[in-house]
Amino acid sequence: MWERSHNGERGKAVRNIKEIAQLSGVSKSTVSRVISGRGYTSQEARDKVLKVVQELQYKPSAVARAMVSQRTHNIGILIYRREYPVASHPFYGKILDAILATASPMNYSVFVTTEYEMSLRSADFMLEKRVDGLILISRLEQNVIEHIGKFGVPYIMVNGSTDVPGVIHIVNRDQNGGMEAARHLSGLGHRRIFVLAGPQSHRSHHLRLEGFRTYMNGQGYEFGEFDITYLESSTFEEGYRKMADHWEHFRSHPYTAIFGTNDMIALGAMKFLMEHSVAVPGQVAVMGFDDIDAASILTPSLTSVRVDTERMGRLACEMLDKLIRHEPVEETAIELEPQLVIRDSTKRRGEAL
Amino acid sequence: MWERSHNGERGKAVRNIKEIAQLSGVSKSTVSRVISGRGYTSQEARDKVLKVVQELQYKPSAVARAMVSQRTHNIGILIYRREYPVASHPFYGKILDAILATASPMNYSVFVTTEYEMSLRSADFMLEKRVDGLILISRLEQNVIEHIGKFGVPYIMVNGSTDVPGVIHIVNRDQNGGMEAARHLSGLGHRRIFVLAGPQSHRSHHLRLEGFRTYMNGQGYEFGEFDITYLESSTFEEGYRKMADHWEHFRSHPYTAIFGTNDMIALGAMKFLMEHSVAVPGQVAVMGFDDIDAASILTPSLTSVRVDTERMGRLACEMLDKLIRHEPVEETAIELEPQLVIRDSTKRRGEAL
DNA sequence: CTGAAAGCGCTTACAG
DNA sequence: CTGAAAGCGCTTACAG
Repeated sequence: MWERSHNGERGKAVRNIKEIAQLSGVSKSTVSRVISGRGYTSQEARDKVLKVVQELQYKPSAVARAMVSQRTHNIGILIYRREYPVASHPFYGKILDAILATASPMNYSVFVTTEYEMSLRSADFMLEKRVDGLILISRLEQNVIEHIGKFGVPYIMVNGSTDVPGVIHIVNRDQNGGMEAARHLSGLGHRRIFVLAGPQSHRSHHLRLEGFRTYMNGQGYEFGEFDITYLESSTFEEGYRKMADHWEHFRSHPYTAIFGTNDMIALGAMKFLMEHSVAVPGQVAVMGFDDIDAASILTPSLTSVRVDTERMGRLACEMLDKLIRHEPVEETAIELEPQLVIRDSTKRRGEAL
Repeated sequence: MWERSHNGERGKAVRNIKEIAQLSGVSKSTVSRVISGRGYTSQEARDKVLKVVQELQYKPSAVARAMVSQRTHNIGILIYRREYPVASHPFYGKILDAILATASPMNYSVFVTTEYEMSLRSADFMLEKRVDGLILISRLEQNVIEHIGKFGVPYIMVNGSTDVPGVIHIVNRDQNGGMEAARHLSGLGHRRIFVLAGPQSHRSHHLRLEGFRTYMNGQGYEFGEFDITYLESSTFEEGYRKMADHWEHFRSHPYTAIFGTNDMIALGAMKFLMEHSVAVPGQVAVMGFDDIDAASILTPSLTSVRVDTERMGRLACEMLDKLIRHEPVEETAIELEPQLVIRDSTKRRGEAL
């Protein structure tokens, strides 16, 4: 049986401090001091202990350490989504990467979990695991936050907000981004814009649309009109589908541009247009939001509004670390400025169909 | 100071079994039995304890449990890559998602870490954390494996292989996939194919090319010729760059198809072609390998060879769980069959430039 | 500078 | 069916 030969010697490999103490001829206390570097130890003791540690490849148990220090040096990331993908999600995956990249040098290990709507399962799991802190990604229901809040575990929300006051959160200034999008399109001369808006229960989609609307309305009628179509999800497929549903309407009106409240939506719509021989940006300009990787890979590349996911993840870690170490944190709401990224999909001025 | 009001009551929230015992008027042992459901307990005891547990929202410490059971119910994922992205990597991210989706219902929490070439830092970290098992993703150096092997912690390799014998690994049958690609292209009538091959030190790129070559050579000269260009990395940028470098050569030869040993490479090349007004697939057919999400989103959508990342991740979890529980595992090398996915980029027969 | 002892929060035989 | 005790692998005052 393969299993035997592979793991037959398991258990042998795991040493403990007592063994190290015996082998190096000192007490457990001394071994502990040598390894942690805390407290006084003689050069002689250090030499003996380190030699044994080296030889036996002894790795002190972080579990036991966590037990006494009441610190696990683990943090948990909770991503709220109804379904996978999570890690490979074009947007959340980026935030995740930024968190992983920042947490590691800070000596935190990170648990990645997803939570389905309304469920507290993963959250409770993390609580039982005694993580030092939690990073909550995306929208979440109030009850989840209140639940977590009860346990006194520090936590930070990323890319989501809540009505619960005082919760530290890091978000993109989506409203500004929406305004940027409107300014860009109308600046290019587009006067009739077709807007595909993701679920308005979602903070970001709501605010992006808000910003877009605000800018357009502020410009007055002569600067442009726009029609909004609401989508039930923010996926590529839904963007494609809704574009298909409104195809007759679309072609019978003088639209020259499309704005999707995220890139996936915009790409879905663009796919449909290209399949129906509508030139992008020749006949219709298309722009999205998020600036996911696919945006620059595509032909034509997609104009978008970049969200600084790298900074979101980094700040989340840094602030969480402060909370964990009981350092003061000045701000409770961090808002990052998005950035317009102009690419081919809006390059030339659109012409009516 | 915000920090105070937020975390001032920390510590209060974390109860322990002793408190629960006192409040419910039974011993710690009884509380333990009630909560774990192991051993005999009277209905009366159960009622009292559960009531207190409920009221105080008591969550038993997984750390303490791990201490006594010598099982953390945590597994670690080590992704070997020189740089980010990791989670958001179009291919590894999928494997990661599949692992997360499978691990959670099995009651494992998962640590996600990356390891840079040659370093043992993350691996040692996971070892100290006393994970129950490890999943190693991508190629890794022999020394890392030997190092991990010393500790008797069960582990499984995914999408990579090693010379170390007996290591359980789950891989795609890349050679077969390469043959499929060759068969598909030559079956469409392509007689002159330009191959962009990723780093040959990488198992998958090597085998994909091997398979492609094997099929083509087996067909004899009259069935087609191909030229191979080796890339230094397997990225979109490198695919684009190498296509640009060989542009003069390419256009002066009657190539009608391009095969990239992964999708990113193929997409990079395709981007260049489209920027230079080469119609895909009208003039040149393009195909890749992996079937990442972008492949189906693009216009034209990309023909590819699908790797069953979902199954890879799932099997990795299931087998690791068996190893952890000392159950026998039959196979030491799992090879998954890839699947040709035909899309628009090879739809019609290519014409020479 | 070093070691014995207590304790972190649980579980698990063992008596009763 | 229940409780006292020992122990998981460490760290941390406290004596010496």
